[in-house]
Amino acid sequence: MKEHKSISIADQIFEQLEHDILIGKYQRGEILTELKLSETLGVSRTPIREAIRRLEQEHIIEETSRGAVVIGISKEDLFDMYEIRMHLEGLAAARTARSITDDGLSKMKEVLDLQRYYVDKTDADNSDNSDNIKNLDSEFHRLLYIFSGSKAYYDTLLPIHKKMIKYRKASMKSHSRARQSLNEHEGIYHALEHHDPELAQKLTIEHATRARDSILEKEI
Amino acid sequence: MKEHKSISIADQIFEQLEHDILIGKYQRGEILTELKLSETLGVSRTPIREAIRRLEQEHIIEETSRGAVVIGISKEDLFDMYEIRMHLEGLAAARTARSITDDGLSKMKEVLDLQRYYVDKTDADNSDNSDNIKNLDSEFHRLLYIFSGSKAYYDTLLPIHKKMIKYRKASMKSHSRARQSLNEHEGIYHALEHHDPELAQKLTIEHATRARDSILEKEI
DNA sequence: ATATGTATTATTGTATACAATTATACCATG
DNA sequence: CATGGTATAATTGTATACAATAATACATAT
Repeated sequence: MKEHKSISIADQIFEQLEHDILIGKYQRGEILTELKLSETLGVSRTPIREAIRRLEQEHIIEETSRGAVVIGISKEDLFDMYEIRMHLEGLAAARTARSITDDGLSKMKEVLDLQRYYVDKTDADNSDNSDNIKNLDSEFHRLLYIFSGSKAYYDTLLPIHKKMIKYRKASMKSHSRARQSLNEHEGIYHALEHHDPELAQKLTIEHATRARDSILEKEI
Repeated sequence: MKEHKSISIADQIFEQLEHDILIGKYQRGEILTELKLSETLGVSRTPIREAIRRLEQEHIIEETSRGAVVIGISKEDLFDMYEIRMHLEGLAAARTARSITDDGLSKMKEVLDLQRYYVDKTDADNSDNSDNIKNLDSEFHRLLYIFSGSKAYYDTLLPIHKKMIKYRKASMKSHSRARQSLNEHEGIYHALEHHDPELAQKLTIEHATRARDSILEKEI
């Protein structure tokens, strides 16, 4: 599914730290020191420093003389990020509807089918598939950005989407929202399939709006 | 003017490389190897690697097994980035108009006055102040983003604005455009001063639109 | 000639040693 | 008790050595 080029330790650490910060395992204000991470993770400081530089560049940590301070994502950030998505993601979807290939469509379909599988499974046996559903949800959006064919939209939207993970995770715990989200994705997919930019745009904006409202009513 | 915390060699190298890539000194496809940079810049590989990690995170270079390949910013990217700015920057300006303080206003005024100084100087003695003007132009936008009070808008818009440098630089070589741009900035500033979100938004969108058109007609 | 295997080289990846800086604790002094 | 200064410790910053990997060149066999 992904390119396979022997992911380095530094990259692994970056992804792990990024994930842990974005899901809130490390709280805002917490200080990460290189030595401590080095001991905890069992690697030298070099790859850790490189990971930290990248996190710093993403503005989710901040360097100080006493270590790297976790910034994380606040609810105000979340609100603003939804506003931004509501203004951009529809445009990206319209582009995707124009330019997506059959190959792209089948990749998105695959993700949707899996997402459908897990949602139905939860309906059937009441098991908790929220983590899988959340990841597939992310992947759907990532593909939507990629197949827009625009590096600028991809580079702008993906980081925003990634930074929402903590809140989307919470949102997906509500299975009714998970099911609704999937339905919306399927609607967007059909618009893409019919290469209907206006519809894709409209549905995507609605999707972002509902996602925001669903989170906001939860997070008061 | 800026926080002074003994900027490290790694940071300096990052800024220099970022600048050199974004102004096109390193062309798309060019390969930067750590050893070569290390010899050229007279430092060890460690700070260079850290700079490269950050550039990689910005998606302006790409790591391969043969070195870091320069990606840079294409004209298609530029077009998309303007589209994004046209949809977001007005919203940011409206927020700034709502929340900016007198202190923030005076900081922006200072930048505008300097920009006015250089524009008038060029009018008077025909000297080339385009680099100064371009930098002040950037600083105006940076302050506009900062005083929006939104980390999300800042983090989204600033990288986009930075990545346009090569093209804005070319645009500012036309003194009539430089003068017009300044006039537009002053208009936006007055809207901020009067805490008029609607006007600030409208003028900012117009500003982005004109900037785009000015560049596009040049770059055919 | 083409393909294949192997040695060589170029390059990145990681660990470690040391330097520089900053924060902290503690003591002395008024 | 407050203040300042000095030693100590904690932490980051940089250089360097070595390991791992990937690319290249070249020779050999078919």
